[in-house]
Amino acid sequence: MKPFHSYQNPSLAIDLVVFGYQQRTLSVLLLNRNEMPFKDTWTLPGAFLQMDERFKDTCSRVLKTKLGMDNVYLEQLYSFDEPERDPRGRVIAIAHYALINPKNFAITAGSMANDVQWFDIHQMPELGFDHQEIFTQALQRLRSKILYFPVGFELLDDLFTMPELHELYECILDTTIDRRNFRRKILDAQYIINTGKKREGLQNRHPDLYKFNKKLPKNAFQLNIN
Amino acid sequence: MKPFHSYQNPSLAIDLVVFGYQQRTLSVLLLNRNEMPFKDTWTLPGAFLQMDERFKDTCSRVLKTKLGMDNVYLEQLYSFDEPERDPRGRVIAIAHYALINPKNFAITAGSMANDVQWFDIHQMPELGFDHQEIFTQALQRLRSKILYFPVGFELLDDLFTMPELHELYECILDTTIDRRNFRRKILDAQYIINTGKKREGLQNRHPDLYKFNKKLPKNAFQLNIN
DNA sequence: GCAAAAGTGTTACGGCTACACCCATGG
DNA sequence: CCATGGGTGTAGCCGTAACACTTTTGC
Repeated sequence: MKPFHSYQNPSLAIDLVVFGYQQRTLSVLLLNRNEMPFKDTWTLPGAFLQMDERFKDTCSRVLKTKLGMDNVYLEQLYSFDEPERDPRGRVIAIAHYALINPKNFAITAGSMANDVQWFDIHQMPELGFDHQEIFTQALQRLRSKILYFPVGFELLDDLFTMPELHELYECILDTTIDRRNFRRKILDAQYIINTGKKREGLQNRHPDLYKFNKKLPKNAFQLNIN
Repeated sequence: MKPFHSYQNPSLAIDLVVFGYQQRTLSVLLLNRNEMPFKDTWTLPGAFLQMDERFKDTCSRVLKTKLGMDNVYLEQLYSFDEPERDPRGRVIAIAHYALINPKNFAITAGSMANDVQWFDIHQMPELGFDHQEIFTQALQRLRSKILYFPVGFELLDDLFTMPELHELYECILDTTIDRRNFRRKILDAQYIINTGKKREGLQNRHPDLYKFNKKLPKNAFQLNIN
């Protein structure tokens, strides 16, 4: 058998589109690079794959060491192969996206305050590398997936109200959805379970608190928007 | 700047799920390996990515040199990172699938007759590496994509009849679809254009010949099956 | 003129959209 | 008791599934 790894191989980078939801806004976590290339430019967080790592391991390493996050919803997105996408040389990027609840991870304080930051998806800066394209694909994927699969609960607290879930969907899909029709569809799909508890301390009627139904039924769920 | 490619990187393989449609059967092209590992075992065709190649270049190279095919519909599928997936060492596979019309490429004759062969997707042999998983995902992707996107025309001749298209869909989705409802949906979606010509030489009524509408309208097409 | 298959039309049901109404809470 | 927002119900429309009928061809 040939000396297998003596060939020259491209480097393998894992790039991460980390989505967070807070203050009724869908945001993405960006990192301001402090070295060349693209020094002082906002980019997606990422790292090179080590020989003993699976993709998810690299993702976890980035999330843990650079962002202090743990136990995160991850999905592989797409791989990017443009030869000139990295000026340092040939780098293949395996893009993933993550969904997290920012409340669980305080990014805003600490030593990284300056170079790690949430950006409203409507107010993104210019990104280095081909990260704009990666981000666009990630958002597209999230938007289409949420129409037929119970993704999105990872962005909320364990307990959430129907209006909160409703607003999340509107925010991600960037549209308005009829409150009552949304409720019925979500309930029919049995994605969520009413806990009987109520959210207290609001000005008006206290809405029911729901939790995600982990044993999700395979009822076809299809959310149609106008 | 660091010596960038001095790190050890995994090898990058491109694996191909080549779908073909013939004799009312959806088939996959498999290759009988003539070297270790998995010698004399059926596998998906593939090759290692060269430093100057994009994914599609590698795909084309495999399709051209190993299979004599050219100008083929290709789509990136998913990347597989299991560290033990290749006994020779760490190999990441970027899987793609291709749709071709076998009529355009005579595989059955020639020097490769013995080690390249079409297999009915219902009668597949055991596959080497993790290729069974890759194949399964490819089939799944094809099946879900055909429900909302005009993929599949690549499997047919340039001119085809409505019953032929109908049968292709039934074959890919492995179900029955009402002939008349199918026709209406496809026509409404404007995926195809009636050429006015007819298929001659049949026993019964001569069906109209259609061609694929290349400037596909973005009407949402959704084929629902029971 | 008969069998087989392709083209065309229709009806009736179900699901969704687009609504209105009632209920709970704080001030 | 009023404003605000959350919970519940419903009517009417539209799309489509499930059909029947007519037309064309070969023998």
